[in-house]
Amino acid sequence: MSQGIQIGKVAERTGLSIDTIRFYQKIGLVKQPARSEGGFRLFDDADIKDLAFIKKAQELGFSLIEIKQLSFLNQDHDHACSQVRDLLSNKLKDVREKAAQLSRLETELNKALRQCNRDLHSHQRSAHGECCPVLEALEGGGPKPRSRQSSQD
Amino acid sequence: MSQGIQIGKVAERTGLSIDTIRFYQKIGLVKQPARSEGGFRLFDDADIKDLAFIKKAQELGFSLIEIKQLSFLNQDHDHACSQVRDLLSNKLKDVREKAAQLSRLETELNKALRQCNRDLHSHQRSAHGECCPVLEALEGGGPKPRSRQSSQD
DNA sequence: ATTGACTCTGGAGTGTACTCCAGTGTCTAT
DNA sequence: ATAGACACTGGAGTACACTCCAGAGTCAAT
Repeated sequence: MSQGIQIGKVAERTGLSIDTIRFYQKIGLVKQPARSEGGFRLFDDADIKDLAFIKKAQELGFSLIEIKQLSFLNQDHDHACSQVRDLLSNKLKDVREKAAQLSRLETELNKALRQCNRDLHSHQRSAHGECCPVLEALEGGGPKPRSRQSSQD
Repeated sequence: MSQGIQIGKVAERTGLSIDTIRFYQKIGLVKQPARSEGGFRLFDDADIKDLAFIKKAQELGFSLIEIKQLSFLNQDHDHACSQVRDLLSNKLKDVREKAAQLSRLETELNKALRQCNRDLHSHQRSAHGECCPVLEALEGGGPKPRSRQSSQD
C-alpha cells in the first residue's frame, strides 16, 4: 500500500537529506507524517510544501526556531490574536532590515567588482598571470582556521 | 605605554565580546595586533574597523570563512585578478538572490499581518481575550525542540 | 610593595544544525 | 521463501561559532 511518498523520494524532491527530514520531525519542526503498517513514513504534497518552505526560509538566514514561528504563515489560520500579530510584525521588521543591509552590501560589492575589473584591464598584460597578491594573502597570510578546505570557493 | 586600545575597550566599541575578538584572532580572521611589553593586545582604529566589518557581514548571514574572503574588500588592494573578481561576482549573485527572496517574503509577511489585523478587528469583542488557536498550537502542538524559550519572541 | 582592575593562555563546554552508523525491520518482486 | 532496496531507531559524532574558566601575569595608582 503506497498511499503516500516515502522519505527517499521526499528527500530527492526537496533537496533535503533523509536524516534532515527525520531530524525536523524529531524536533517538532514539521508534523509527524502518516505511517505505513510497517512503520514507514508516508508524506503527501502538503508535507513536501512545508519542507520546501523550511529550506527556503533557512537559505534566507532564519534559524529553525524562527522558521517554526514563520511556518504558521504557511498554514491557513482563521483566527489571529495580538501576540501573533506582534510576532509577524517583528519578523517583518527583521526582514526589512536584512533586505536594506543586503542592498547596501550589494552596492559595496558592485563597487569592489568594478574596481577589480578596472585593475584587471590595466594590468592584463603585466607579469601577473593567474595570480594576485590578494589571493596569496588568502592562502598563506598568517594563521588560518584549521579547516581542510584549500583554496577554491 | 598605551600606544593602542586594550581589548576591553575594543569589545565595548565593537559590541563583540573579548572572547570573540580573541577567537577571531586565533582562527586568523583578523591579524594579530600589536602587543604591549607585557603581552597585552593593543588595537588601533583600523583593527576596530575590521572587527566592525566582520560583525556587520555576519549579521547579513555570512559565515566566518566567507567573511575571511570578503574582508579583502575592506583592505585596499592595488591589484586584482580573475579569481578575486569571480569570488566577488559570485558573492554578489548570492546577495541579489537573497535580497529578491527576502522581498518576496516581506510581501507574504505583510499580507499575513494585514489579515491578522483584520481578524483582530472583527473578533475584538468576542471571547478570545489574549489567546488564539495559532498560539496554542505553537505552545503545545506536538513534540517540540528541547529549547528553554517559552513563548515570547 | 601592594591593590584592584584588567589581560593572558589553553582547554573544556555550549547551542545549533545536522550527519553518520549499527543493528534491525519492511516492502516488492521473483 | 528469499533477495535486494529501502526504511526504522537511538545514539554518537561533526562543524561552526562562540563562551566560560582557572590559574597566572600586567598595569596604573597609591
